[in-house]
Amino acid sequence: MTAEKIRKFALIHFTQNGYEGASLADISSEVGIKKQSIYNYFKGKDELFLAVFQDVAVREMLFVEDYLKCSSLLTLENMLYGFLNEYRKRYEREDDTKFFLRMAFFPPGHLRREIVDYCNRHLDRTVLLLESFFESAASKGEMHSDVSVERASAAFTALLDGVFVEMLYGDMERSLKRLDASWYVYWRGVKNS
Amino acid sequence: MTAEKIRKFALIHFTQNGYEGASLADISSEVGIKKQSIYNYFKGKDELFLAVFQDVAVREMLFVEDYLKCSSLLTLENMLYGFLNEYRKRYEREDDTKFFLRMAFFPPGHLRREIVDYCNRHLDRTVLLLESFFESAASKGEMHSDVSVERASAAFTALLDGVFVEMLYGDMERSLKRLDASWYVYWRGVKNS
DNA sequence: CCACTCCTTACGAACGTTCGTCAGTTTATT
DNA sequence: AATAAACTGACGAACGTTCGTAAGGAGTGG
Repeated sequence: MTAEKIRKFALIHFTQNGYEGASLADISSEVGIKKQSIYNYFKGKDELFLAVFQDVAVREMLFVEDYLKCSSLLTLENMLYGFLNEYRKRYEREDDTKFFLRMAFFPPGHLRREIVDYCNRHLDRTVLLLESFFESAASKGEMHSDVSVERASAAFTALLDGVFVEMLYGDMERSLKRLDASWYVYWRGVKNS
Repeated sequence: MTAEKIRKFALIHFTQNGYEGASLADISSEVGIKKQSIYNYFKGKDELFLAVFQDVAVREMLFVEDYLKCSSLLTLENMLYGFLNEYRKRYEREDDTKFFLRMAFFPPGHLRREIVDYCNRHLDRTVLLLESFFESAASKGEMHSDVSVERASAAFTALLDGVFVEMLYGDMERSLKRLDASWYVYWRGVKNS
């Protein structure tokens, strides 16, 4: 119970202030305990951080897998556009994605390799899942034959990252506008006819 | 001279470790002085940071303005693609863009408002400059009439951010692949005929 | 029902280290 | 001699971490 609360507030503080900027004192005071008590549940700051990171990474992957599972019957157009919007909603609802992006882009120096490796595997798996959808959509003639599967999926993940980035700024109006524009142009470039 | 060296190494450390993660001791030791000597040139860490931020922001805007000035005669296609590639090269060459992105996305808490305001003005100005190019390109029939100027420029800036993000990961091979794919799909969606 | 032990969980106090910062002094340059 | 720039030394504050201990609950034996 307490361990869960620690994880929860640690996520918030790591997301907001980064690894170095988040202090165990701040985290524990939100939980309602002293910083020393954290050591009853975690060996130190690093272990707490990595536990939070692990949690987030698992949930992040689960979200992708669940969405793709539920949307396997949709057309490519509806599936991709839905994916963008579901991810956007999730981004607004949870700190997970923001945390994950922050640590993927700017990991704490002494945990860099560990985190980068994990993120690369995460990214590879996501691309793999997506590409199989593009593959089957291409065979159904939903994509223009001038656009290869690799290009379409690579451009889509880049689009997704671009949307994330815009949301990091926090300006919701602008990010919605960009999502709309990006998707409009993207689909014009990919669709058949 | 010394002040310039301090700025230079401060930029490197702030870029690599963030505001909280970069210590005056580390910065000064690279310069070859003690950390207290920094106070001969800057009132404190905040002033040093803001000076570096200011430098970077100015250079960043200058780069955009210069490129657009030199490329005003090109076709939209060549201008935009060149812009992507020049920015990518600059990103590899300098720490400026990486620093700017890091601080725009995750500013130190107590300087947040100042930085966010500055970045918003920066972004507004960039979009303004770009839109005038799209405007004139549209009137020359270089863009498809189904794609509005706002959409095309919003999608392009999102594309640019997506490329930046990919470069933050550091995997150059993957980011080149994504740049190619993003641009290919984007231009298919925007071009006339 | 009581007394005893065991285990968990929280805390106060303190650790050593690093942080940014200030004051005073020496060195070097003009 | 004067001025700027580097130094030494020290400061309080905050950091993550460790230690010993006290409070409370669970389970056991008398």
